[in-house]
Amino acid sequence: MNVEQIPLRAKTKRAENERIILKAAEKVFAEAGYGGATMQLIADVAGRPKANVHYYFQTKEQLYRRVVDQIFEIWLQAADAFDGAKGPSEGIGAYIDAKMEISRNYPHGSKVWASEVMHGAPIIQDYLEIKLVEWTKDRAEVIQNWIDQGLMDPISPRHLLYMLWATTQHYADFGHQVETLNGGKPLNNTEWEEAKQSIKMIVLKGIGVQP
Amino acid sequence: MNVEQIPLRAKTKRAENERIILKAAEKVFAEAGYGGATMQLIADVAGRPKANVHYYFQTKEQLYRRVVDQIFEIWLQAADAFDGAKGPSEGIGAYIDAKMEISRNYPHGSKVWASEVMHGAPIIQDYLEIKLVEWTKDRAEVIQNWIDQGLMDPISPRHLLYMLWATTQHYADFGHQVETLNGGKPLNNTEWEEAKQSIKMIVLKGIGVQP
DNA sequence: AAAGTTCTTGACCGATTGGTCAGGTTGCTT
DNA sequence: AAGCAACCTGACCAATCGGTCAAGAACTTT
Repeated sequence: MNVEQIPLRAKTKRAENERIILKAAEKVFAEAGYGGATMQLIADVAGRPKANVHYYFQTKEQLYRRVVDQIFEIWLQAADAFDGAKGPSEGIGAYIDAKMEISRNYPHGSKVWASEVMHGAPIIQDYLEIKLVEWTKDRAEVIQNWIDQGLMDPISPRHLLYMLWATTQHYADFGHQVETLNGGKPLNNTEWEEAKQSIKMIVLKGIGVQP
Repeated sequence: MNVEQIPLRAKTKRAENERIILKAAEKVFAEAGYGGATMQLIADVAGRPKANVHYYFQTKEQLYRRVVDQIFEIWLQAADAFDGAKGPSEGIGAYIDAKMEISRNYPHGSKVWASEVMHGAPIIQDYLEIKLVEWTKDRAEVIQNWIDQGLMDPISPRHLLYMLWATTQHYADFGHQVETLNGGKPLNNTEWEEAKQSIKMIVLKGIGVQP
């Protein structure tokens, strides 16, 4: 018996079931918070008995960590738009676009991440202290280089990044509020474009970048 | 027996005890979320038996609503800085200052509010639909007037407000993340001023206002 | 000091929680 | 068709949850 074959076969089914459960968990954690979420509800949303959820994820915390892992990877990947850009107009513009797309396509994940950080990051503090610190330092240096090259105003790179994070994630995390203030309807395509354009206009002009 | 005297006497003690419990509840709700918070923990933080907390607040939901009420009032009051301003530089500048002070002084309340909205505002959706819609409409009109008078660029007032909310509240809601990226230490006075200045510079320049 | 309120709290309750487990089913390998 | 590993789940458990209540303590008003 080939050692590789069994795990591969098994992995296919396992991976599929884990995907379904993770999707349900992401939704429930986002809507109820970690404390408010129950394994029973996650199981119901995933359409299977609670014991089956426990078969794939032994504890609630393990399941939660996997959900947070996922969104953090997506979050980091948005930096690809940032890197390799020739200047702030292209780099920051693309980063805003990418983050806004994440807010639109993964609102549940964004909320889970926000909840986690808001409650002091009890589960993923190691991520914050290592990966995020490193990520932020790198990006801040890129911005500082742009400043040194006279491509933008000398503002604090750190506070600029906070503004970008906060503003783009607002459309996911506070989506319910945005929707309520939009007459109770979610933003349509045009309105999402309007939001992106508004943010880019204000930020880019605000840091002295020519469009 | 004077009808007014008894309630007054009683009110003093009741008010003081409610204040202590509300303070503890705000902290616990902020740190654990509504679902994760327990009446037992709130009682422990307030330094009294659980039954005593239930004497002053019959249900968990009633206690929670009172906490949310408090922060919403403070949130609305920040608009005073907005009103009566002669132009966008003064008005928006003062609003940013006011919101940043709230983030610094009431971080727990801000988190409770954010949590509530993130989870679909199950408790205070009536507030959102009435008070907040009205508030936003009024403020958007003020901004539109400034635009019509040529005092600032023609940007979407609504998205500008979202940017202001998101950016200022980020320092409370994501305070743990900001602290981690600040070398594990809370922002000191100088750093808070730096944050305020950075935000004001970017936003005001971004909407075409002369400082 | 008696009467009447408000305040306080240990003990308790039914319901729900995260998690376990034994025993059965399924599906691939030989 | 026999064997084996992965998968499935109803029944169950100790712990904890929000909330109740009765009985007494503390304080005011007469």
